Amino acid sequence: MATQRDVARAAGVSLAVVSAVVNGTSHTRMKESTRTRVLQAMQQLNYQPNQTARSLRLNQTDMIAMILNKLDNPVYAPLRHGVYEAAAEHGATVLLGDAETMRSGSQFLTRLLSQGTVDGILIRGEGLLDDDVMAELRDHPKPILILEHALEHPWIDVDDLRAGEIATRFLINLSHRHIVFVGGSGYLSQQRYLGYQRAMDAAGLTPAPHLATGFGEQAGADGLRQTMQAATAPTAIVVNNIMSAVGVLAAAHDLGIAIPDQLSVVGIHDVDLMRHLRPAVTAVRMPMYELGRAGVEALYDLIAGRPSAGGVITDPEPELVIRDSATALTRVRD
Amino acid sequence: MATQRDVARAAGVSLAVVSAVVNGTSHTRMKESTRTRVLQAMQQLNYQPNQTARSLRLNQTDMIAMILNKLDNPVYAPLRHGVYEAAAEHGATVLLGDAETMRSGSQFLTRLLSQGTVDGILIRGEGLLDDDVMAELRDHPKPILILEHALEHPWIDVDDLRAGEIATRFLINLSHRHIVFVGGSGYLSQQRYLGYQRAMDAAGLTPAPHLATGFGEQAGADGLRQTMQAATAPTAIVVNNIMSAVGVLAAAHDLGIAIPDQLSVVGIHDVDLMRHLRPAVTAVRMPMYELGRAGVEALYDLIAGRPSAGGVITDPEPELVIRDSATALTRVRD
DNA sequence: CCTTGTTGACGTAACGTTAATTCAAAATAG
DNA sequence: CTATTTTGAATTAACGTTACGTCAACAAGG
Repeated sequence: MATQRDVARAAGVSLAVVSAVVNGTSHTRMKESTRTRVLQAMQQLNYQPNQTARSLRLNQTDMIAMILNKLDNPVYAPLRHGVYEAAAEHGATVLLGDAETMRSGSQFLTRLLSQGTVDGILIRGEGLLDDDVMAELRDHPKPILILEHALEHPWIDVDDLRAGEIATRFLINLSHRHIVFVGGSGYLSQQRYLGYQRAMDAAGLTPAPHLATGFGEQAGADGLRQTMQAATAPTAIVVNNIMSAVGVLAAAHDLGIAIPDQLSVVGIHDVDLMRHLRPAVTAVRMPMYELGRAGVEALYDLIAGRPSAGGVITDPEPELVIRDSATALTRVRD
Repeated sequence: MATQRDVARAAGVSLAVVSAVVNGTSHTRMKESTRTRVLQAMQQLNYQPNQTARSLRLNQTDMIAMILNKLDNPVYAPLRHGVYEAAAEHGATVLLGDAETMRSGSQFLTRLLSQGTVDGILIRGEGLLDDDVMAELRDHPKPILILEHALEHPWIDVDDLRAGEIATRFLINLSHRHIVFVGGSGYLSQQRYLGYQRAMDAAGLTPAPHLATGFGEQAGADGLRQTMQAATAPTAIVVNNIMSAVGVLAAAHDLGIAIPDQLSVVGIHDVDLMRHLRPAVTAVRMPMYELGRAGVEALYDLIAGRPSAGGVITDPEPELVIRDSATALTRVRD
């Protein structure tokens, strides 16, 4: 392929001029006529800049990495969109990695650790990145931003506590008194549970212990089964993770529990799929798209050495999306 | 950060030796003692190779791009896994792009088109990449492999026709006579419909016209509603795309149609979610993981200038995953 | 003893860019 | 008409690697 040297030769100018035309540099000035001559030569030779040479020279790759603990989780789709969009606005491309492929010594990690791969790193891992990996990343020369609560790095996250509170308060307002919180594990889920607790306390209700059955569909099914074995069955549940709601629906169906008539369900996080389930699932939408955008902005602040905004995003707030899986309690059961 | 030069200075050797140690080059030989001395210096200085400089020198980035028309589609999850895994085995990292962000002039495309970004490109677009973009990609210096049927590029794909046939034959074997094919659009869906046709013909049944309502949940719901408006309602349907099955289930629920008792449903493609729906959806699993791996291998054949395997993957075959959404027809309805 | 081969390393020219420096010619000022 | 500034461009030194070519020192073979 043609290089700047070829273009320079074809246009009868020096390398410097071609570079100036490509980058619009003001330092090297030129007549408009030479500029168009260079432009023509570029077109004729189908010149494409060499990104690698550029990166080497500038010590900047215009690429950022985003590592997710579970790329497949549909909850991350809007996060990814936000990140891709904001990155593009910064002229950058996103290198997407799954935490699963980030074991110590893995291809992806080795790549990240080497110099000149990315300008910065975004991580959302829910603690899935083991200490070895974090230690290796610690003395990475480029900035790292964590998209969840973190101790040793700059971080930014959505308001999980608030989400738990919103979901719970909604159920309380529907006259439910016996509400349980099901699913999840780790800091993030604890926050949501804390929000649940807070709402329960505020209403003078006693919160049930956290049934931390984990993530995914099965976790929801397991959680519901455990819950229903208790002496007094709840009339409503807050599901820690939206995908677990699918499992809750399935288990309820298998146990012959009618939703929402016998049991109201509210999930935290929202995905398009929930609209299409029967019953359609009421959920608390988290501003994941906004988190993605804010994350990229904060990362570029770090890259530029500017002070970077961090902490919990309180605006926009988590937003209740009311569908059919939760209904007002008419008949008190205990 | 430390460079090879720093390491060389620290170890009291030349640059060439350090490079040889890093790459295990045989041309430049050295005593074991100097090798370990260099290794120690590398460790002490926390030397990390500069990927950019390496890429420039070798004209090879150890990175491949994969462009999907809808990154969010869970059907692509195993494809992505296959690609990531096989790429890692080739020492490469994957740059994931969504066809949505691949409009002409977009950040991602510009990046791809410039030299020295990737060693090769994998595309699965279902025709979503417009002609402009394809034209721009056409004279890309690096190999491009299409992960579906293509005319102007090397391609490789799963056996969609066979999948349609398998789904339909299964329903026929369950004594269904009145079977319709719903959803999809484009070449790929036509192939599946063709398989449906073939199975119907083989059984002496008359195939219904293709209700090409598109992809996604809504497409399934729309398809079912249209189908049910017909004079003689079918007893079974083949759903072109698995996510549309979710919509079919929802619409059936809304219309008061019991699945599988009144209507049997088989979807093409399989995702984990289907196990967790009620009824759990019977589906034809496509070897997407294998397609991902095969795609990467074929791409690396192209990169190496070797002859590359292409065409339809017939081994493994699409595989029927029997769950609860299809059942034998006991009572003939028309 | 000289020749040839082997070991262990060093020097250096690229790869394609960018940006600082330099410089001739033209334009303007005095 | 000379002195100074501005314009328009050319030269060149990096950026960090890799791989080719070279070469001294030493060993082995005749």
